[in-house]
Amino acid sequence: MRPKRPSIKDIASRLNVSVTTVSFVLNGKGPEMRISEEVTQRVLSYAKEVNYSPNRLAQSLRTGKSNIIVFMVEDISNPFFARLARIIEVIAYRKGYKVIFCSNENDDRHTQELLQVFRDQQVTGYIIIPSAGAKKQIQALLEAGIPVILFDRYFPGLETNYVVIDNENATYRATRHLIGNGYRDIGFVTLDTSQTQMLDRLKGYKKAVKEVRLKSRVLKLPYRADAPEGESCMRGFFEAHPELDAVFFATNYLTQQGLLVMREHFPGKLTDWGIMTFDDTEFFRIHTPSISAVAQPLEEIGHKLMEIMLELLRDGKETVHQVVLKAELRERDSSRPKAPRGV
Amino acid sequence: MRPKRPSIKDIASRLNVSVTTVSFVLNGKGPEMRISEEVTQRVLSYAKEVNYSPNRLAQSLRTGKSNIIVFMVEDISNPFFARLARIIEVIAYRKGYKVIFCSNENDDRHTQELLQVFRDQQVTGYIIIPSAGAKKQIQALLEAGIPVILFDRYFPGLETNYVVIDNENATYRATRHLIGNGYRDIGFVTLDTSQTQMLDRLKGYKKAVKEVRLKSRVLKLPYRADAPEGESCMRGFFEAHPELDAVFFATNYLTQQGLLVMREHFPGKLTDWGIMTFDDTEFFRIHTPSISAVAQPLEEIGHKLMEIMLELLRDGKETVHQVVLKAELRERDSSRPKAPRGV
DNA sequence: CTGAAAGCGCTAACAC
DNA sequence: GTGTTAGCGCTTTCAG
Repeated sequence: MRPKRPSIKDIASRLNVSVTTVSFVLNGKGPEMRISEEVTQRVLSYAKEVNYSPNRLAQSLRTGKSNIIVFMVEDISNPFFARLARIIEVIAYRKGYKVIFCSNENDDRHTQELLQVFRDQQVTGYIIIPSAGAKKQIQALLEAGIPVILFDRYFPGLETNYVVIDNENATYRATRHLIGNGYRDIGFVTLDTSQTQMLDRLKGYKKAVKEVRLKSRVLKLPYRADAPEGESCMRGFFEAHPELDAVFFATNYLTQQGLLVMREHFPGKLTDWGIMTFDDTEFFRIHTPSISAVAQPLEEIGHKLMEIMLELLRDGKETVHQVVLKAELRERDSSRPKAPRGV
Repeated sequence: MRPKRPSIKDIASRLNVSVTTVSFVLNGKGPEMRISEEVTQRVLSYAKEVNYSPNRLAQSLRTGKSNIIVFMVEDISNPFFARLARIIEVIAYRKGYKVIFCSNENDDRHTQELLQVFRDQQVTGYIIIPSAGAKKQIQALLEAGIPVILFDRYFPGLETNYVVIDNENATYRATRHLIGNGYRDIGFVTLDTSQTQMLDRLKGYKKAVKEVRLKSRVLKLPYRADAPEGESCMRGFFEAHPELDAVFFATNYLTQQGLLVMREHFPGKLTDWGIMTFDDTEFFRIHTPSISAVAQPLEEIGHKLMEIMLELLRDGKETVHQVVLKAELRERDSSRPKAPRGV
């Protein structure tokens, strides 16, 4: 490593051939360019001998492509995103792409700044959970002909590739499951936002309770609330609705907050209530009681995302891929039928 | 974005100055090079007008520096690493660096391959949790004069920068805490590995139990065991040692596995036993019972890592930084004194 | 004070 | 079949 890494030029001069020849051989264009078998072999073996590996920067500078895929989520420390990141990473590396992860904190300005940075890096493709107001930036990328895939949510008016799950139906089914197990007053805790995935979840819940003529009780937490604030809101909600016998949290971190609130202020409800969460984590499986969850098919999402990305990179954007996957309901202790309370 | 981005050349020709002048001005070397105030202003304002931003690739190619920092951990989906990643990311971006995360799966070959890829990218600096046999590769980086900081563990013989915590003392104190609360038969569940951090944790445990003449009962799980295997080992261990009244898990994922095993096969022990874990997560706080944990100071580790990294990037490696931070014991329900069992 | 020019390592059109 | 050469966009030495 000390003696500076060999370049194509070094190889060429050492072998008394031109850089072109070397470049062609190394890029597998030997046959195409009808480089003699003998030269090809010499180049190849010498390259291996000196452990040649191309300078990707120079390559990228020249070709305008960096083979870097950006994976932008709200917060990489959310286990849901972290696990997905891992899946994507594995596939991408196998295909010779690198992945840069980053968190946009669901903030438009932050998204904007990050995209700016990446533009400078000639990033090859983007997989993005867009913040609410990022539509314009996404559009800019699309117009520049750069592969973009949204996931988790999308912009209804925008013709882009995306991979999402059927939030409405999944929530609907989970709510019906609660109802089927005897719960009659189901609270729904969500965020006050207009993002598609959250709206759809709310819709699914409402549809289910309406169908069986139950009351809908929704708590919309202020969107950018910090944890303590969210917790006191929930506490107020639970106190104001002593009639509740179940609660459905619309995201995994809401559930975490909610469980904490219940544990501290309403310990009895932890076992009395039906509890359902959206987005499964190891945590919910081990919790006592174990928490029933709507689980997004992480592996499938990751594979689908990369499948589309690779196709886009290969063929350019011929067709728009809009994929809606099904989520899985994982029934656990927290939603089993409880002893009747005489409702 | 459509009309190709402006380059220095474009600016120069538009303003009838040379690229050199523009480059100097844009890099803040105007004063140093005594570029006239007037030209400086013209360049600056025009650059802003066309929203100029340098092509980082070209810059990197020229300078040999990419401003990319690699953050390599065992598994980015481990919440401990994910949260740390987040902290590092924030600091790095603020300083104009990008961060590439990746997971080496604690595997030497994988580490090797990744480092190879990054070498091609002229990565500026590395923050690494090394896999057991990565000493040679780390050494190669050091010899090439590339900033490297290890964390979580280190190689005893190798003079490198690292940030770790005082594993032995932390484990010692946590074990003493259990003992102080009346537990007398404390099992220690760890991995069969020679990595420093795990050895130190074991040492701390042994020191504590020896001091008060208790028996040491250690389960070393096969290093690369998959989850089911680990679980059955633990189950066997618990069954073979009915005298245990507490258990100390040496990593967060061992704890997760352990809790699952207890929940399924020894539900009573979940509340009867004292439980202690290494590495805190949200999860342990919310679990019932809440799990006492030795918490690594994530913020501090992240800041320290970046502080050292920035210094290395600025000054080159003048001194070697070896930082040992203190961990915090978070006492929760799982380690409170239990009703006496008549030991 | 400013400009010309070399060159980072690679690709690819073009020439022989 | 193979070589020459012109850049990609930028930094920096050297000359004025």
